[in-house]
Amino acid sequence: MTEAPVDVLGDIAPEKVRVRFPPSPTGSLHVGNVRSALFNWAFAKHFGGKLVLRIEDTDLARNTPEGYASVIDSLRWLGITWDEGPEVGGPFEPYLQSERFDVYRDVAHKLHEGGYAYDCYCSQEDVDERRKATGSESRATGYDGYCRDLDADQTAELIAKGRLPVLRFRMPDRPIVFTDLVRGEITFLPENVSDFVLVRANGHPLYTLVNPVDDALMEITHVLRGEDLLSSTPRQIALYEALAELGVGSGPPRFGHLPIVMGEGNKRLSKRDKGSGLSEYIERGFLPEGILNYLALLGWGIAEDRDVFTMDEMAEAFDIRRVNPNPARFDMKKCEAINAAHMRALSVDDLTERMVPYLQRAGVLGDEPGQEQRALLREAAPLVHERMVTLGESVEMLGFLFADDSRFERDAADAEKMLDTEGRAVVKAAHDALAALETWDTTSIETALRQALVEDLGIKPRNAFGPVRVAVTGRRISPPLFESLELLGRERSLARLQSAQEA
RNA sequence: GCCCCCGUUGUGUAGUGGCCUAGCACGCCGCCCUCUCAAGGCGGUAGCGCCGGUUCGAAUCCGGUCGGGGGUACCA
Repeated sequence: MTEAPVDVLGDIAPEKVRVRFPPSPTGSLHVGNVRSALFNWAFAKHFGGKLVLRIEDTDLARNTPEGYASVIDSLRWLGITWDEGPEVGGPFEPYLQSERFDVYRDVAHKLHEGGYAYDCYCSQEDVDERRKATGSESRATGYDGYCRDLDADQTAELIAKGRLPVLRFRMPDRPIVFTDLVRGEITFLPENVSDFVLVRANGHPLYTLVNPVDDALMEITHVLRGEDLLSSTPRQIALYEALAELGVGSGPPRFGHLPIVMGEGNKRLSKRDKGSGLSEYIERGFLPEGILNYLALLGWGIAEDRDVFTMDEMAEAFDIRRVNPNPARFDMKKCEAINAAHMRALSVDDLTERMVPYLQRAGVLGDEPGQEQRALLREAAPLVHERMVTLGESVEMLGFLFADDSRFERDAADAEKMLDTEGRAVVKAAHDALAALETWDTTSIETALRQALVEDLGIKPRNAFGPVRVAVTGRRISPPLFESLELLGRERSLARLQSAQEA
């Protein structure tokens, strides 16, 4: 990647920077969308500019009511805030495209009047047939310009056939060259960019019209989006220019095309792939700062020797020119590692609060945990703090502490393995040693157990504490044993050591 | 097919002609610590797609080639 010093701002004052995130509400956010939202957010924040949220819901057939709520909720969960848009308003309302059809109708009319666009009566079949007839099917795809200069008679004839026209943009006959903020100079030759449809025959405006029009009207200065939109950029630039000549907006914004996010292997992470939807990460208990940090790493880095950082640090350091143009593969392992690092960075109080909803959903805690339960959780939190990759893991780690005795269950496989005859004997010895204890705290518990099992019975620590662990926590993997016993309390601990012998 | 983008270990990246016997992180392997699992410490594995050129010298510049990705809609 060579880069002549690309001018990111030009004569735009930093605080005048305006970027946008324009999701279409067709479902829940995809990690690719999130990454795109994040980079726009960081870009705006870096310069002290504005991030506009605009909902692209012109395709009525594909919108879902949940889609909208999901976009808003997801962004809020992530902590990606927008300065203008739905819910917060702004000077360019409305920010839902479905409420802006009159704007588009007006602009489409101007484009038509000004000769920048024309009525096209061709059906898809017409276009295909003509392409075949030309023989050279390897030549430019797309529209051949048949209706560009229809005379009155031809038009009348087509109308007589019952054809309804679409509005098609007239591409200028010259190369479109622009400097991509991520990739440098890119050139498209006119023979490779054909005229395209702006408005459907039924009068509905398309993304091709609506997206640039709103960017122009909303005074967007920089468009940072996925690489999948790269090849539509020349068409949009031509449109922006036509719009500017009509007094709509002031010409094309600057573009930066972010590498797409790929899944395993060599295919784009698509909506169907597991691991592609943000909701999966929320359910598993990823931290917003963790998933965001990881996504930032897909194409960008804060420093050579550092990859864990906060979003504020990212905004501070973000430079679109330092974004790597290579497509990046999503690596769940690394994502988990980054999230775990953020988990460890949480304060114990913060961690405690964040675990609550996950414990509630799993039924470990009730809807309204009492003081006692909250206090217990707060005390247990340090024990599991650095053992968890996601908040969701708190359920398995801490379930035993909150289960009342009637609901306490041991993992069948673990119990079978550790609570055999020998294991039960160890548990009995542990029970007896602890039952005799006067003081119930971690140190006393540890001393007593080591004496009874390791010293007296001569069992290796590893083998001695295994059965006790399963007896008390129900699993072979648990928080530290002695601390767990203290938190569980004398009565419940002894009861479990008792019941384990009967199992 | 055509257009556009991209090409450093398994993954994400650092690297802008000599500091590179290619650095960092995740992963993986081993060791240490250790009541399990983690965390932490130490060590290891593995890479400049290929071919030509320019140059005293190339991961870095140029050309070609191969490979991958995206786009080719009256979806967004």
